[in-house]
Amino acid sequence: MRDMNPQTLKVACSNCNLRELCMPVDLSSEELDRVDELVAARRKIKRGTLLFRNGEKFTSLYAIRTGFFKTCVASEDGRDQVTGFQMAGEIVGLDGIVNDHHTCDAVALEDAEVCVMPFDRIEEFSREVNALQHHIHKIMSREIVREHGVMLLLGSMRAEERLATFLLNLVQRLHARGFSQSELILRMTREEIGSFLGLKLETVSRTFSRFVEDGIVEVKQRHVRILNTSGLREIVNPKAPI
Amino acid sequence: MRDMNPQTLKVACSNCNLRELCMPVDLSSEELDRVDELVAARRKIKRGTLLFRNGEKFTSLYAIRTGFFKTCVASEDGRDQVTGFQMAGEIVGLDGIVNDHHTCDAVALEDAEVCVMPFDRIEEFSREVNALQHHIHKIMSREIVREHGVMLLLGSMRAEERLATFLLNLVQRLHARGFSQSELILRMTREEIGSFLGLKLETVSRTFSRFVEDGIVEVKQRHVRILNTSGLREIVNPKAPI
DNA sequence: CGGGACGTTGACGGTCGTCAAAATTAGTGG
DNA sequence: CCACTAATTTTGACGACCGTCAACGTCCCG
Repeated sequence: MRDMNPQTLKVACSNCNLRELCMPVDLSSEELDRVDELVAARRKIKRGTLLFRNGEKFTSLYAIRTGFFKTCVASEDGRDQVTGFQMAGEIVGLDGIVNDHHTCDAVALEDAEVCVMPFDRIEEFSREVNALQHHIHKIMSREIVREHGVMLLLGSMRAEERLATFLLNLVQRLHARGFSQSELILRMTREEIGSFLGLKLETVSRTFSRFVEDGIVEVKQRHVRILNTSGLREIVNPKAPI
Repeated sequence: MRDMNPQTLKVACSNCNLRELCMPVDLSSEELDRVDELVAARRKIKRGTLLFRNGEKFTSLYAIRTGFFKTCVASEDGRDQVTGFQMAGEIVGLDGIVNDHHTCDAVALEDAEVCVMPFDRIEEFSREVNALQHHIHKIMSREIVREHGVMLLLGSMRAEERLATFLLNLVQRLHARGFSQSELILRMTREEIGSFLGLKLETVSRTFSRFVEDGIVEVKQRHVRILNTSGLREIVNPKAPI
């Protein structure tokens, strides 16, 4: 029987409701015990503060328990680019492995809590638990594939398609976490959306307004209700049958 | 003493002049022997043909020995986006890990040869050779960081900056392989460059012409000579001191 | 209640896409 | 090896989309 002390219970993956999002499934109970030891600590991040920053020494990956993050890279002349938004169950920090230093900032867009998983421990346990090893590979591959999608968006889509794609992606990920399929609260500003989508904030705002005119969404500040999902899908992919 | 038969010599990483590009350094000779077994086969790819295609079952990673590839993803409505160009010593196929199927095409832009490394074998050996394990993690992390750079380019740069960045990146990678710092042959069409950079082929062509007018490069079809590297750098990063 | 951050909207201009035609090159088959 | 066709590249004219600049409105928090 595993430790049922409520204090330690709190930090166990085995009892975490996000487990199927960040951990491999089909672990034996011995493997689960091992995986529980991956998390060295929990860390709370206040809204607006950094989980890690560009240039910082890389030590750990972070599994998001609660809250919402953006990651962004900066060019030498000050421009910056949001490379992604991350929510509960997702892993951040993979950028740091290659050079032992982080190459982007991770900023909490709302108060957040993360599980700190020292990377040397991850590598150690990966050698023992095959499922964990493969899981780590999948997480990294998934990030590569996700970025391919962003490149497609940035390289070939117009403003409306970008924003529609963005909304559909957000709501789909939220739905996978038990939230509504049609309603969401944006945790980021128009400027941050624009930076991610390769648009200026005015264009994001105007495009939202156009969607509202067309009756596709309702927008009240950061609260968005999707009225016509297939309408959004058609914007993304005009040729496809509805 | 390792096998010196010329036939088997050919497929040994330990004797490959690209080893420091695709394999970890500082391996013991036993580890090197192990790593030699990673490569199940060599495969020749004719120019214009596919190493793997979107939807195909994922089995292996491929280390490029000779030749030049592009990888591209397609949206549902037929548009496609070049996600990268790969040359000798680089690894392709990482996209396939997450879903056991490839999600992009890898096309040879010139006759090529790759080392086929079955992924289950990579995972097996990674558990035994720590340096290999870490190396695989670094390769994937490097790809993630590279894509961050592409997102910055696509999200915030103008046509001249994109093309200048592209040329500097290409020539730098070629130089790391012993080629000239100032001369290169483009293996891809203007359209493929444009797809990668989020531009139309006419814009790529026009931007090349502008660089030529400004005396920054010489262009004769696919042969490019960089006359003024710091001029190119300044286009990318106008505020920096030369 | 007031100030600052955030969001919206309008007018205008620039960058790049679109369409078209011509030039150059590459590839193919006789 | 050459002729012929297809593919690629260049250049021009024009227009659309989105960026820029500006003003105003709204919300939130101290």
